[in-house]
Amino acid sequence: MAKPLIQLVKGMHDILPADQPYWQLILKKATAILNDYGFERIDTPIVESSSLFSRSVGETTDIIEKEMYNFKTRGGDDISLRPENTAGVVRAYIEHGMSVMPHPVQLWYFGPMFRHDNPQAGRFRQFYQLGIESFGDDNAATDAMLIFIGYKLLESLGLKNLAVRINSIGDSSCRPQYLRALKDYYRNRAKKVCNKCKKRLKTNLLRLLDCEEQVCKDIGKDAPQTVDHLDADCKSHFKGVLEFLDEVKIPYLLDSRLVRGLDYYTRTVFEIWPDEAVKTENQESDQPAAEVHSKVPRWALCGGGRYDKLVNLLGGPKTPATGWSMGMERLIITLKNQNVATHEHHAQPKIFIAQLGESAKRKGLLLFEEFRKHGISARASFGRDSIKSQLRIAHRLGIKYTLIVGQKESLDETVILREMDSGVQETIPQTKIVEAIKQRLKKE
RNA sequence: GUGGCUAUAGUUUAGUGGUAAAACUCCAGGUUGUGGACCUGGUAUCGAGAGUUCGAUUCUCUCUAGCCACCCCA
Repeated sequence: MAKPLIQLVKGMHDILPADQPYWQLILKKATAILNDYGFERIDTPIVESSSLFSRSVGETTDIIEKEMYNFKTRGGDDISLRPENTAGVVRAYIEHGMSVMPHPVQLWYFGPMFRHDNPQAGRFRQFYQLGIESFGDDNAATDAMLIFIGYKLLESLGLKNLAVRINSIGDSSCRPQYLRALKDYYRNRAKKVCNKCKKRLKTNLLRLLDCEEQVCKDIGKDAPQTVDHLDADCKSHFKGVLEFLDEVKIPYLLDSRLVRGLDYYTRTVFEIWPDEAVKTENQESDQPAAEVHSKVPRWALCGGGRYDKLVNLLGGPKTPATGWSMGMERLIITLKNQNVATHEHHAQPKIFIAQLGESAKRKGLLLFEEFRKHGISARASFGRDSIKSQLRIAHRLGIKYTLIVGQKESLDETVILREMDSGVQETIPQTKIVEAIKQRLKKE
């Protein structure tokens, strides 16, 4: 067979049957948990106006500046493939007047997102996110509850030792002051930081905090922390979130360097990591890092936070909100790394219908449907004509009973019932075959 | 977007300047209507295109994709 000349577009991937059990497992657990917590599913389009994303995610973020799939329609509209889905859900919330519904309005979504980034393991240009959003509740308990739900969902999938990293980045009333303090701090240290950070000083101050260079880490050790510059409201809110987390026994790690790359976040930001990754990051630098790193996923499974200004920013009423999203592909890789079993094997087909000759083939087709009506899943291979190869297939499928319909049986209106393990055969009238099989299956 | 490594049957891997090997898988067959073992055979325009050459899968270039690092993120 010639190799197809067309291969996958860069960064795209197929989800093959072998992987489907993981997807099903995640969706099944998520649906159950989210339903229990009162979240309802929403599906928004993959395509939205480009301005929706630039206004929400932020004009100067990497996602918008470098990673958006945007293009012009024939009609001249500027549209984009969604790089994330909070913006779309907020748009829908506003557009369908959900602000008049009883609050909180709790929604969840699942679907493909698109970012024109360079692909690597666990990073695709089309990738799936499962996420939740809660509108209309600014209480710290809500932040904690969402984190709790994310944590429990991951835990229910069989993941062990998850680590929540959490921080508060304040809001528009206290963040400017913080940024000023940060700038002051770095002013007389600007020459010492790495070259990349020199750029960041001008473009993206917050990002200085999570630079991986050792010099920058050292310098950043004493840098002002967001938490210390929160105003009274933000501070008590953050304190509240942590207290709730303590209460429900979710372990967390205060991470003053966690800032996240989307502009719309206010106050609480958090990520949930598989524990090995966090450990690796926190280890002292005297170990052969390269080797450890190569085996360990180094990304968050779940990330999110509060975004109290976004609904209003996009033209809706002032509505506090919070949410998170999970990367499905990364989650599945982690599940595989941790050897989580899916337990979602296919129902084993019970019977195989083998036929010989045209008229028998027609009979076989009818039998197939007859069994299906009775809830019995059958297999057949109508493309194979020799009894030999059909039995071979039946055997390979691990089937217990094979029904053989040949010329003779077709005329006699009978069927040979062969029990595969013993090889014992019996001829049974076609009218009674379903009943005969049913009885045998019942005995098991 | 930048840099490094890689690209041979469905899969995992050999190998060579004269059109390719193995294992597993898959398909067919091993006579007259019966599986599992075993045996035989089949399946690769050696990622795509161009160049050098008498001749390239093997050398060179371009492209594409994958992996990794940077960057960023889910």
